[in-house]
Amino acid sequence: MAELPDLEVFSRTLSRRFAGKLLEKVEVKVSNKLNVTAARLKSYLETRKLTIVKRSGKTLQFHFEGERVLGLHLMLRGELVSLDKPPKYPVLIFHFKGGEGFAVTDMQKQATPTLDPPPNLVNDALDLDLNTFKKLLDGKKTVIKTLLMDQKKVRGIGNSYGDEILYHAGISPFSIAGKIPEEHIKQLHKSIQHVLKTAIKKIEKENGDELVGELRDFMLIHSSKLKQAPNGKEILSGKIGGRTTYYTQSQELFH
DNA sequence: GAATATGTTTAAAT
DNA sequence: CATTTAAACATATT
Repeated sequence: MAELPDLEVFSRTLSRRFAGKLLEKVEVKVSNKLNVTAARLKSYLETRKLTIVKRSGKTLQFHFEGERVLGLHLMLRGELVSLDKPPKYPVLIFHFKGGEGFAVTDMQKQATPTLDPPPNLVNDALDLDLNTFKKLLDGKKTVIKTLLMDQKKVRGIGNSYGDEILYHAGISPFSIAGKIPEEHIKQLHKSIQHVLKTAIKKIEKENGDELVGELRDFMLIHSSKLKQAPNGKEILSGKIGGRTTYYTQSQELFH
């Protein structure tokens, strides 16, 4: 789950609901991906106040008072849920003073909490200027969608939004990155910002204060249920990097 | 019951 | 050696 827009909304919702609260207890149910022992995590974070939750790429960063940070990557199937009922497949359970809390769950046990994550210097998709983006594509022989999803080049874009962005930009996902003309790179850069920001707004509006999973109702292209794009073109599907890619003939192929 | 879905790491193949 | 591709992870849904 969880690409950049979902995580951005999670970070805002979590900040709204839990920032300023004291973390009384954190239960570590799955510790195999944690970079420190459960005991260390507990002693490090418990009885600390959560100051803010930020997003960086596809990770969340829980900031606690005293410069303590817990990074969290939800990977494929990780979720954040409220504690109205006992969570299924819990990884971490946060209990705040006053009784409220939330849990990180993952049936696949791949969600990765990291205490004091090292800084990541790769540009976030929403913090990427045009020139940097141009340089990223320059001379590259890889397929554009692969490059967009490469977290070592740009952080935050996954399989679903990759398709949505390329559809919006009118560029075929199979285009060779280095062969895309300047004008179209500009458009693609705009589309990245537009698609992600629009998605954030929609998800935020839809979710309100609830911690709910990804919202994909507004996907224009990336869905196995859709047959037709908004522009009336038939939606085609193929594989890029082992993942299903949805696109239309109206998207220009550069190679 | 087989195929599919999701991101990342690691191993294997080109 | 660089780059690309596939497998693995565990389970729910189609």
